[in-house]
Amino acid sequence: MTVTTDTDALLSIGEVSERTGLPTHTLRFYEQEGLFAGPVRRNAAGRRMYSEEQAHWARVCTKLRSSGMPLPEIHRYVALVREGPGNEKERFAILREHENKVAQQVADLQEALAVIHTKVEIYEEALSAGTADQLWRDGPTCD
Amino acid sequence: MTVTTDTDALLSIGEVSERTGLPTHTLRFYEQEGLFAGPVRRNAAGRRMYSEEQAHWARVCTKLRSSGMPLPEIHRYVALVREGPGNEKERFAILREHENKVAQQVADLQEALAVIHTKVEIYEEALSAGTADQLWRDGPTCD
DNA sequence: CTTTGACTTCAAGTCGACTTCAACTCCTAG
DNA sequence: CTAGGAGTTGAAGTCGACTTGAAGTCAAAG
Repeated sequence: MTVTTDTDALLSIGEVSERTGLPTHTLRFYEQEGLFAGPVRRNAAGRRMYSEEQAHWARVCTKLRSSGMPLPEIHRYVALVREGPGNEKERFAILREHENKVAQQVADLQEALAVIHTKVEIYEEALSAGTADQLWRDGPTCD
Repeated sequence: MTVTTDTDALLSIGEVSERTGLPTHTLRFYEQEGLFAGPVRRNAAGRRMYSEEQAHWARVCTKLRSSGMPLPEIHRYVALVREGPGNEKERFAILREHENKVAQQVADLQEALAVIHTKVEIYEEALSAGTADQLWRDGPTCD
């Protein structure tokens, strides 16, 4: 539950960096790439001060990125947000499509995992049976 | 297509490419990077002829790669295989460690998926309730 | 007052894994 | 014989997403 926008404690770039795990350089880079819907405010000394919401969005961005959404597509989404109400369906489509892609990625990764695990098991068995040298006969037969 | 399915059923680079989904260029590149334990043989005309085993290994490579194993690490594994029997434990360690990494990747991806899905659900609800415009109040509150 | 450390800008460099290019050779079909 | 398609080589280019560098500003601590 988000509180009202009045008494928001603003966060320095270092604080946001700590919370998100993103290097400060990367936060500046993201801003430059237009990954924040609103402007990042500055204090009297010209330093960046992030709202809680912006910090949260940065955290979301780490998830979008780590799941393979390219920066331009995040930008596309943000651009729609910036435009204001009226394009929610488009925004939804971007998110849902990415969700599908990630689900596919998980499936692919699990398939790869199965292949790898098969090989691991073969080694486990051969090693405990002391027949590991037979894993090499006339080529990498080990599958 | 050259129909030589006689003796050891060697495969052309094009056939291996088709089976693995790897472009022929990439197969040559992998060979150059030392990703095959044995030599890739050549026919009279100097063209690559892969054994079934090599084709299979290439397929395994696609899984290792798609799960993020770097080429140098695949190379390290292959180098051990090339050395012959005696280092099975090391080979096993490489595989098992990668297996763990992939399991972690799956977990991370599922976490990201959860975050994304949460946002998707918020949009779904707001859209069906006709309150989508409220997703934008005074910032991207939508989480 | 000086140092420390976080911050600022803009520009250039890095990385892995291909991918593309250029310039061939070779085999088979028509 | 000629065209087409598959194959060969080494070198150079591409890509996204940072990352690093250079050169400076600012605020509080010792």
